[in-house]
Amino acid sequence: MEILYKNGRTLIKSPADFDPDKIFDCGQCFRWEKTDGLWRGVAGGRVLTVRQCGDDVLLDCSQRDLEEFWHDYFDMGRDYAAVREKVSLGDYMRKAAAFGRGIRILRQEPWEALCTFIISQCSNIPRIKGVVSRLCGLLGEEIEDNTYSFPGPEVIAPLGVCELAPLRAGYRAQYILDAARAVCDGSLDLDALRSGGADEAERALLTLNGIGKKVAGCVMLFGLGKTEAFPIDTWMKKALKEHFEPGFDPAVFGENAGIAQQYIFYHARWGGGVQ
DNA sequence: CTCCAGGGAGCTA
DNA sequence: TAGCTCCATGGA
Repeated sequence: MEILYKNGRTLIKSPADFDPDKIFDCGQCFRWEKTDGLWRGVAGGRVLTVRQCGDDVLLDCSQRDLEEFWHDYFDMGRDYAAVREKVSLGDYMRKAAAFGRGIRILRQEPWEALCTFIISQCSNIPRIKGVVSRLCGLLGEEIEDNTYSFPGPEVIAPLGVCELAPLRAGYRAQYILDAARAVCDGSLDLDALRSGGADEAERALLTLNGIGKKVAGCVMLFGLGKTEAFPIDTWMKKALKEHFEPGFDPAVFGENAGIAQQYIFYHARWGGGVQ
């Protein structure tokens, strides 16, 4: 990936695997918004804008910011062309990987991934974004005009469900509180889970009230860097039934199972000419 | 009005 | 294990 720096900005030259529309709109994150062709988002308490310029991608961050934070966030150390090749097992996977070319798995903060995917359960993207936006506006810190950081678990843990009512998160409010308290009292050590094994991470996440295999899988994949995680939701069930043998084991994708999952999801969600 | 949405828990058989 | 039902909210 060829990267140039000038005037405090970062230019990625003709990347084959960095498509902002796909990265931010493939359902893995809920805090990036596009206005007038410009993606704007918050991560790690920082604001970034991302723009597609012809074949290039322009980030409004310095070389220092990129190397300190965004390089890791965008998983820029991974060769996605090689991943696409490896997961292209059979005609369907080759098609799905080609269709999803440009997707990258964002390495989001563990707590934010945990919290947002609790909110995501049995909901839809616009509504999830609404709840998350209200959560940040209510409890986050204002880092720029009308732009808020994601509130840490220590801010949420002392509250009660009534104080989360403005989020209109429904029955998920209690799950958020339980998770925040587990992180704060040390019974759930997200940093340890990030550096530990996938099985151990899943076991720990499943002990939380309101967290099942699907949400745990998303937290592992999007927040804990476990690219072997393969979360299965309704779209994935549909795709698996349609394009794979019964009893298919995603473990054949190995450490790339999560990325394969994202290609499948993206194709199932947007590839069939549906909406 | 009904139905369902990137689920999960608890119950039943 | 598989199949229900309810959970709170909002959009179609």
